Amino acid sequence: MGIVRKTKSVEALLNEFQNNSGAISAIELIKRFNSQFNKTTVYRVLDKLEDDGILHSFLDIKGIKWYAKCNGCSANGHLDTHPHFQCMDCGNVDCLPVEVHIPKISNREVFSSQILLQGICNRCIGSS
Amino acid sequence: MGIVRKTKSVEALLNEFQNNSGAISAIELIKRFNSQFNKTTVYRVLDKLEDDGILHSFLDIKGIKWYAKCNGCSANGHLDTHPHFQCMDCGNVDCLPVEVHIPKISNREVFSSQILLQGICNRCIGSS
DNA sequence: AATTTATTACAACTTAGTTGCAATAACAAA
DNA sequence: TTTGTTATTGCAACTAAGTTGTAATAAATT
Ligand SMILES: [Mn+2]
Ligand SMILES: [Mn+2]
Ligand SMILES: [Zn+2]
Ligand SMILES: [Zn+2]
Repeated sequence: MGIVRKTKSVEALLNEFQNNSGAISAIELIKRFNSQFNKTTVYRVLDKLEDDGILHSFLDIKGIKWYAKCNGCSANGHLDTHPHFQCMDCGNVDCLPVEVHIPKISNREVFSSQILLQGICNRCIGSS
Repeated sequence: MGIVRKTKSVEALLNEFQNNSGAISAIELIKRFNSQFNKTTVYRVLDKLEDDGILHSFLDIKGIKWYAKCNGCSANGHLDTHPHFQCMDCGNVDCLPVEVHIPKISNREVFSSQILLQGICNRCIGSS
């Protein structure tokens, strides 16, 4: 089940993603709202926002969970699949609005793909 | 540092990958060798085999660590990067010997990519 | 056989996330 | 506005995967 009541934690988390174009890790959100909400609440609200097709989640190279805004998804399903990029320098993570073509894989039926790219972001290239 | 001494745990783990074409999770290996080696030993030996370019590792959709044989890698570096496939039915994981082309990403320098595909493997398609 | 030191087992720890449950607060109905 | 229903929350306890420190052990060299 998704969000039913517009509680303070829901509004605060939605607002946080409104003011942020990139992805945010669950851990970072727990830190940010440390004084206002319990970590369990943060995890549970994020989970519901994902159910509703408002946020999507993925794991980074360390297995840490990140969330980012969806685009054109709903409770019926997450449609906008795309790769994610993590800067090895600053650690920031972004959604990449590009298509990656997956070739036909023999002997298997592929339903979804998780793609995580690593490298250096523009801001970190400058500050060498 | 990689492997220096051919100990029993090193031989047992190497042997396990010899007899297995797919990937094996660290957790599964710890279970298999539960009566013979401590889990710390398993983790440390796997780590060294990866340093030596004999095995490579990656995380699955749950953030669990998997290992598989390398092909043409060495202590100087892991060269054979490729996608991995996890069957949503049986949970088996394989290395996919295919090239996935990553398009140029603007404003970022991409160094590496982790690609995890999910779907149904051949054996599981049959048993519907 | 003696020596050196890489490797191991063990226990304790860390980190990220989950679960059960009583107290609280949305929000609809009266 | 007050009341009643129940979704949501905070808290504490727990789980799972992996890491760390260290004394004992066992490869491999002399
Ligand atoms: Mn995204
Ligand atoms: Mn592989
Ligand atoms: Zn950066
Ligand atoms: Zn299968």
